[in-house]
Amino acid sequence: MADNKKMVEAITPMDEDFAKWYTDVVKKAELASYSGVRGCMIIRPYGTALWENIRNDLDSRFKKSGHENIMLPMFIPESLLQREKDHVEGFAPEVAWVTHGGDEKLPERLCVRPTSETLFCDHYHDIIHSYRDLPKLYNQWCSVVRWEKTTRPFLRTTEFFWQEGHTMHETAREAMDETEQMLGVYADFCEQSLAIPVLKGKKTDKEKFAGAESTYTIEAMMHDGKALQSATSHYFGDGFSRAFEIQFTGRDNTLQYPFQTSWGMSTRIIGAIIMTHGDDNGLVVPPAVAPIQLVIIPIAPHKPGVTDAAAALKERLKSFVRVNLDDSDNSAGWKFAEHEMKGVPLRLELGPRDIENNQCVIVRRDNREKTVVSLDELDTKIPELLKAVHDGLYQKALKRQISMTYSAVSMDEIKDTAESKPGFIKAMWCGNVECENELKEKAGVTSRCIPFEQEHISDNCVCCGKKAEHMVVWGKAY
RNA sequence: CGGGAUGUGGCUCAGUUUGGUAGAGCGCUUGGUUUGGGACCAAGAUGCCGCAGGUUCGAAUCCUGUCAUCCCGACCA
Repeated sequence: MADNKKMVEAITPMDEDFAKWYTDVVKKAELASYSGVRGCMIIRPYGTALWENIRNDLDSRFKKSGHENIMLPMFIPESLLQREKDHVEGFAPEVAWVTHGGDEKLPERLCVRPTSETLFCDHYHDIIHSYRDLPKLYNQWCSVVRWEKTTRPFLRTTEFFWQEGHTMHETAREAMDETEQMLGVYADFCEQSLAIPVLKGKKTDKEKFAGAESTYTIEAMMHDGKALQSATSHYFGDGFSRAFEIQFTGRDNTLQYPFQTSWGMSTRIIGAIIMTHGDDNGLVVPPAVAPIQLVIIPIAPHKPGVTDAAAALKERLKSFVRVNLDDSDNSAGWKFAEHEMKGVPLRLELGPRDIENNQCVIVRRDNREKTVVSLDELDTKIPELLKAVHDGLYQKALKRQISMTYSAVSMDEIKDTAESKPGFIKAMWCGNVECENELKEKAGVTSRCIPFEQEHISDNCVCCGKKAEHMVVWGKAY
């Protein structure tokens, strides 16, 4: 395409500067803009609409598995945060303390919640007394604050929006099942709704959540080969229950501590969408969560009948597809580029020639394939094409992930691979944190997860050479 | 939190070295011609030069502080 270059001048090409490409897309797709507050962004209507669709989809999956929504305070008293030792140690450096206007008499400091385990536990202490009170399957949609040193839109912001599920169970088995079930919900959501293939696995002790007994994760590979932790699900055992003295009378009339889980997915997932599906023309939004699934662009709208036909078409389509009509004064070419930057999955062009022939042209965002479709067949063709875009995105992402996954059997090999080829590296590990640290220091990679689907790469730890316990996927992460 | 860079109409930037009436392109508004890959013509509007102090007859320009953003590290969802 002759004008291809001119068309994309607004967005820095990925190969030239990936970080700049990312922020260009965030801005040009009108997802977010910076605010006057350090590290905090304004999520603009288009970004908010995307988040709402993500939220509604996830929320209905949570409800289907029996969870209820709840809303807790955004402030945590200092004493409450400190109740569980590992937890407070993990979060202390990034906690935002609230300063009260010079009131010296306040009983204690408050912080803005960095996560709500402690608040939930405080509440569970009050409401859990009998095995009949269990399980408690709660979820909260809210924002939390973590005072991070450096921030990037969606990937790491000072305040971010998320959901946090917090559940309490009678037995360890049940809590463990819940932990795994919710990881599965996230993985399904990513694959079915976001067209993002993910790797399911367990975090090493070094990488696990502060206060958790074990942390499970889904890791997705971004366009540049770096990993993005897309959601986590934690099993707490009864650690917090003991710290918060949450006890119930069991079926055998003994006092017992309940077992706990928590799990979360945040607006960071929008960063995953951008960096998994986006290209040099901008964002590509997976159809299931796209605020606009199809945009109608009238060609030569001043010609008689075109505007009316486009408006009538929109009315007809809106019962089964999220459709927008761009009837602005901009030229057709401008509109093409605009909606491509915003990642609208399908574009429908309707011009005088089409109307004459009772047809239109539909263009896929993911591969730019044009299809001439009879206006009579739109009801079946549009859903088909949306599905085709979804499948196309998923397959492309999966192929990339496979082609950028390597394996290594020695320190030299893992080091060479990490330096020369961005991506995931499968290598065996003995289970010692010393080796994990050494790999980070020497090869610059961290453990992303111990995948559920284990493979045998070699017999011995890639670092120390002792007998290996697990295959670990290593890489660079966001 | 360390190292580097940058804040000037909505956006991208010039002007700062050597203090002296606030600039350009794009965008915006109005009118007209256009529209199948970011159209064109004409007229118009838009600025306490990031913010706060200081030096000076006079500050976008010099000094001090502060806030924000970007890049590279360390820390983290």
